[in-house]
Amino acid sequence: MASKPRPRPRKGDVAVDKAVYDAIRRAMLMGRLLPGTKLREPALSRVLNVSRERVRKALHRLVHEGWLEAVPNRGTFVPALTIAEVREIYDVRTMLETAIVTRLCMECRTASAQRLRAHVSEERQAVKADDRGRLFGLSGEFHILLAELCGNDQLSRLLRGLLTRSTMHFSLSAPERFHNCAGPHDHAEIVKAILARDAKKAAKLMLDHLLGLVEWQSAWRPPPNPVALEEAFRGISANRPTRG
Amino acid sequence: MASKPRPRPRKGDVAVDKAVYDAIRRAMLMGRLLPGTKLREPALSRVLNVSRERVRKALHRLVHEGWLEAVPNRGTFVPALTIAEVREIYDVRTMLETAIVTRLCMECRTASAQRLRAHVSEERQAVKADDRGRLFGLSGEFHILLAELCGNDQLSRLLRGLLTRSTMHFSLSAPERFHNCAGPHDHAEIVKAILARDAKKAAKLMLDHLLGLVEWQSAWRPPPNPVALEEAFRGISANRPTRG
DNA sequence: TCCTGGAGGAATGTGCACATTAATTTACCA
DNA sequence: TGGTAAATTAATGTGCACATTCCTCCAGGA
Repeated sequence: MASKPRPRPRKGDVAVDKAVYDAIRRAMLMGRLLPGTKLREPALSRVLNVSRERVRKALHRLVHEGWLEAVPNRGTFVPALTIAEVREIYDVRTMLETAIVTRLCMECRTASAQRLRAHVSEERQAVKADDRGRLFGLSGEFHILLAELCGNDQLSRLLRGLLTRSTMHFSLSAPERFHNCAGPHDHAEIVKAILARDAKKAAKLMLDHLLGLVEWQSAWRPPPNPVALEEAFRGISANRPTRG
Repeated sequence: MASKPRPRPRKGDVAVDKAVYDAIRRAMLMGRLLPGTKLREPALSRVLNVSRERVRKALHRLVHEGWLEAVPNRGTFVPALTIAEVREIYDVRTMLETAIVTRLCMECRTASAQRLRAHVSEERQAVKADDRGRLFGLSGEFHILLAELCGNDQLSRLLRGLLTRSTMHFSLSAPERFHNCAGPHDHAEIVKAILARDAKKAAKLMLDHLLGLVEWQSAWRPPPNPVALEEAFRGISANRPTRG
């Protein structure tokens, strides 16, 4: 689809920026960059094969979005979120997401019900197939889906940011441990409560679900081993297969 | 010390950046920049007497924070939020702030009660003195105060962003109209409910308060008159008396 | 008179070179 | 031998110049 209907054929600028941004983000999500790692601009420029200014711009954006931390005249680092900060983020998520499920109980259309059922079904299939990577992605998208069903773009964007930040510090090298999470079961229960229009039960289930997640994450502590940037970005390129 | 007024800045880098950022933000808050205004980098560089790169950095930061909108290869503009977007932002605020007052009813310490009473008292004094500028600031700070009393930094920062974005599009040239707002009275009622530990009433009062605000704002429409940048930044300098 | 196409100019975006700052190593002295 | 200070090196930050893109204005034709 979309062979090349773009009116501006000579514009790979913003695409390159996004590619660099995505490359660094992917490295973090894949657990290649552990907390405390320093992201040197020349090294990234060399590894990703782009100019240093592009790297700088991507780093600044990532810093602003909370993925990285910058110290003036010192450099940019992968943040080491404390347990307290993770709890705070989950606390905000609890406020928003209990309100979300409550609202969905009030005004749940048939199309929304369809999408919720489909998502639960997908998660169930992923569990059966023991596809942990897919299950990891689906578990996050479930919370995004709930926000999107409210039809509020601001809410969706806000929750998306909270979700990435709350799962970042542990999702890094933990995907392989994801098999024991009670996520899919909890999600199915929440959907059942929403479809039954039981607002109180849905809110309580969401509260317990998030409390369980934060407790589980708090118990896990990332190893403090530094990693060389060249190895961290092995197989990750900014000039990835051209895709809009 | 750096007491060199020469056009060759030596060491106040981050301070200069913040000054430029604050200057643009102040111009917006003062209503000098109406929605749709284009912020040209050369003009800002000349008016604020700083290099264009500094202006670019400040603009990028303001864009990331939602104060401005950027169109690639086109420029940076003061956003014209639609009524629907304002309603969405207030919807998210409702979710968060009803949860906030509910929580404050649960765990309200004496120190918190003290600060709440003091704030209400300040607002009352501002009303008596007919100090609309001060009242405008206090009205916003009330909601920030509630978030801060929860002791959650993430929550405070998030709500601060939502508040600036929700009040931006109208606060610009409307401070002089602020006399008829029911804000102070609503705030006092909310505080009374919190101190009485009446969670349901506090949440309901907050809900009605925010609904009233969004209705009041939706009825008002900013005039679409463009303004010259030189006039907008009259009296606003980036080399302000150094103060963090 | 209105529409269209092209040329001129201004604004945005980017690479590059240099200044400044922090970290590391080395040399010197107690 | 250990500690301190200076020097070297590498990384960050910034100003500058140029390339690219977009807007505007004007001329020509239907």
